[in-house]
Amino acid sequence: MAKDPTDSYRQTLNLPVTEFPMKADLARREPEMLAAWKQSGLYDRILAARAGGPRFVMHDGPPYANGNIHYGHILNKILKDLVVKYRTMTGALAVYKPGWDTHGLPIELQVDRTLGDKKATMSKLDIRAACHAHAMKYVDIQRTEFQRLGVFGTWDDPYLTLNKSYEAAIVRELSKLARAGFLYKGKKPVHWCASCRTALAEAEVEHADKTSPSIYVAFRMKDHAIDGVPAAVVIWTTTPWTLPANLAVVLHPDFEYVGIPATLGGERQLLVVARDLATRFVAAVTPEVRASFAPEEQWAKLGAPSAAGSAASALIGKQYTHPLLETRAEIDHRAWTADHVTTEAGTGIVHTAPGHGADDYKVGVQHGLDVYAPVDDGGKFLADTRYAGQFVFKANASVIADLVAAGALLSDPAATIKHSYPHCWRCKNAVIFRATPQWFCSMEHNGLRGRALDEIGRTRWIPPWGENRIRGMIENRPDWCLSRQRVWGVPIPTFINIHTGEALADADVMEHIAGIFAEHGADAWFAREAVDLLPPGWRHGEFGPADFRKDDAIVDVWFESGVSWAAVCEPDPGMGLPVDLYLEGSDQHRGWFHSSLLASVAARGKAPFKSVLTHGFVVDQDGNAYSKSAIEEKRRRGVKIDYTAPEDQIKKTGAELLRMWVAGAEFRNDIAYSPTVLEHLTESYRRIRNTFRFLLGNLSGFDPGRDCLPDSALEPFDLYILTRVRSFARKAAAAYDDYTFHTVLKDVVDLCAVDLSALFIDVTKDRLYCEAAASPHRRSAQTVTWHVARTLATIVAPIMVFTAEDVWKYLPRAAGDPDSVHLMLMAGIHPVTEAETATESAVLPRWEALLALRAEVQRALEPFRREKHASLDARVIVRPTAAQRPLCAGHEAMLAELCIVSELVLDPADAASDLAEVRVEHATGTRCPRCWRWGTPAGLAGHPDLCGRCATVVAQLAANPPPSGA
RNA sequence: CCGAUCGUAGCUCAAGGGUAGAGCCCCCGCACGAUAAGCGGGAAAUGGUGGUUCAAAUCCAUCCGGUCGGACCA
Repeated sequence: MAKDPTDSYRQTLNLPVTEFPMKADLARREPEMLAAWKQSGLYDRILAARAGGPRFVMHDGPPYANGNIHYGHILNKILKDLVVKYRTMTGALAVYKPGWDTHGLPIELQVDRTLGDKKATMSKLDIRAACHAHAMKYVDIQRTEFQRLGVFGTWDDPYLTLNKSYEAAIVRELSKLARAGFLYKGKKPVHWCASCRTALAEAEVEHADKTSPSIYVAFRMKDHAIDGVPAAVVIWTTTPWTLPANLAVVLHPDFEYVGIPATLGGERQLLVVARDLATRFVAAVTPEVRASFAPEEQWAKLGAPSAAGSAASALIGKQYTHPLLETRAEIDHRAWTADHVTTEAGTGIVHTAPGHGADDYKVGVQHGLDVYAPVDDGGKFLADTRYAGQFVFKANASVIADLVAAGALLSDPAATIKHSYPHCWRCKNAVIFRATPQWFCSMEHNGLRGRALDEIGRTRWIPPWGENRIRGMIENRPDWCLSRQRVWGVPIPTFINIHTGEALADADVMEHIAGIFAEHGADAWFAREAVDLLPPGWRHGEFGPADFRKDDAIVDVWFESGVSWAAVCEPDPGMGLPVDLYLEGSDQHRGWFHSSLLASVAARGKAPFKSVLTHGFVVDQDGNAYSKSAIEEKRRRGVKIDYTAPEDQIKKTGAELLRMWVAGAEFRNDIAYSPTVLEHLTESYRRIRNTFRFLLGNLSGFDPGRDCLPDSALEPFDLYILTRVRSFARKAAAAYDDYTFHTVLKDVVDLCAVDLSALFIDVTKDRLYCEAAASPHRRSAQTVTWHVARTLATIVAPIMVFTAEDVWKYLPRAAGDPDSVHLMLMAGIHPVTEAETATESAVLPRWEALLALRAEVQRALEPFRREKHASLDARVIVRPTAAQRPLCAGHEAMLAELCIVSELVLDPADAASDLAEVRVEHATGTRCPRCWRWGTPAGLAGHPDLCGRCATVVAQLAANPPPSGA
């Protein structure tokens, strides 16, 4: 190996020896380590070792069991694992029980697509079985992929929302809501396909062009005149059939409105429209109507409804007369304001039918309007209405005719518009918005909203702005619609009286059914009739089980995952409530955090969590979305992207780098992922690994029990490094505690590169290699080397699970040390002691000053080195600053070692500037062929050029040759 | 469009009114004894525009760009 074959002294040195491989070979070795951990029952041993410790519960938010994992999953799971592994290494019992969300529409849709036409011939139970199989397939796939990341947990016993016990828990929580009076039956508009006679989800709706009527209608204000002229608000609609269900009109609070004087049916009126849409309105009305309009100069400026005292504001809350009034004469029609009004089209005044539109519904809820939808499952008007029996789209013509007759239509009755309109994905017919009966959880009952807000205030939100985000959502959200008209889920066990039509949501009945589900699963609901589900002998007033039929709604899957604290944590002796931490992406403010909070406050009066941590989303190098759908979207558009699926990436480079990617990112923001990021991480990884390798190499034959020196016996420089590392460890542990993992990894890399590789290792090489193996000088360096390696291994263990374990295998262990680093306590978790503080304040400032001097020497050495000299060939003359001089005087030899030069002398004069002044000369004397330092040879027989130190070592070796192979 | 949030070297992160710091990447030198390593040196940044201030990456306004939410959909 030595380039100079005459370098026979190489054999006399203590060069590094270790089996710790330089090449990580992670892709191959990680699976082996995972298998070994499994073999040795490591996770169970960890739990056993921590059984008596304090508990820390990080409750897993269940991913949806559909599809392979993507980088967002990786981010989330690894973050959770970092928390759990760190807590475990503080001595806490931190059980990680992974879960999956297994019900819901996406799976049902996926199965639908697979089944195709076969679905029509299948029973609900058969469809559910297919959904079950689909979900379990992806649970298994994802479980394998998550475990491959080195995440520790109860993978053999996860929680699944389709477990019988979980399904029972869902119903039990529903019963609590029913018992406490939160449940009520209301109506809400949904997409409805009249030909399929079913509700549709957004995902089942496709948009296509449709030709619809386009009509402008005047609604006369009741008893309200502006400047003495009766006012009428003008609306525009493409669904005349919804006009019979009109219960309000809304204006935008900030738009400016105008009143156009007109004469209609011989009567003077002021037609109110938004100023910016007036021109288009005028162009749209019939020539006769237009002819009656006053010229623009005479239009009345009404201002904005939000402007106090404006004529427009005077309209708000006032009644108007419905032109088709006679059917619903008792209804109070008024004008309101709402933000969803636009200037895209229409008049700036929106016809509002709460039973036939989402925005309309919101307005209705706000103003206490009926959710009126006089249309049946087949899309025909109900019997007791004016258009009874007419199909809605057919009824358009009748409505228009009646409007003409009432003199309310301002535009051409035959006018149409071609626009994008929702259609059923199956039958391709146009769909309608129609209110149907649904179960709701009231936000106001028992002060739920207010109490949820109180609990938000008692929770720690990380980062803090999460509190505002969820607070705003809880403040504004409407009642929670709990029911879904689907098959793949848990039924809301309610019944309908076949005689009276009354809906029955009985808490005792629900608990009875929870018992059935606990034994047979929710399938029992679909397999049995009402009489077999209701308790035997049960009576409800004069009615018994035979008088009821099952209601057919299932529960919103958000409610399912939202009661995981009840289904999973509460009954588990290793967990309990409230849990310490929920940790999910920031979208879950509206999702799981939200539903868990509401369900728990409603049923238990308090939040299920003490703290909630959120992370951002994975984006690509340019900051654009990196979700699966975003990538597919780009592919569709033909954008070139180099995307490596996580499983392929792991096959190529292993999971460790992905763990470092997660740990190194500031996850409160969005997190960039790209192959480049991973490549750069490879460099950091190599630096850390090689640092470990060097440390381990110099611990060959080191027995900590025998060879460790106490702090007091350490070389001052070694004590400095040890102090630095101890301080680093405390900072790192504190960073883990504060969930700022990225500073841990950055500090580790800095420590390896700056303090260890470029400083400690470089400086101590002479002592480690050249001194006698057991000399105190060498043992001092080794003691610190051992402490440093050990400290660093525990600090990086939560992040670099594989590499830390690899290091641990080769690191000399102290008596009582466990066989896995993951059973260790982390360095730096204990509060700082007085002795440490004293050492630090004595040691650190002194050495920081000396290192500044070292930097000056190295800068001065640079030209010398460029002349192809090694730094050991130099003799430097230093003029320290006045402040540095007391630290240096009398320590020239130590400074020479620190600067890795053969000789360092102090100039009696002080430096003139703030920096030390350094002169470099070639060292004098002879170069010791063993340690390469220049000086005076000792003149040992047979070794004429050796320096004094090396002569002694070589002589000793000659007298006491080490056992071969040592 | 609305709400929230983020923009610091090529990359990942620091500084939270007072000279913008690291590490990696890159360039230049060295490289024997950490060698698919290592050492030294160097170049390189506050998204734009206004404002407050003696002083702004930091506070305010506005614009630009990104992300999440506003989907009964997880």
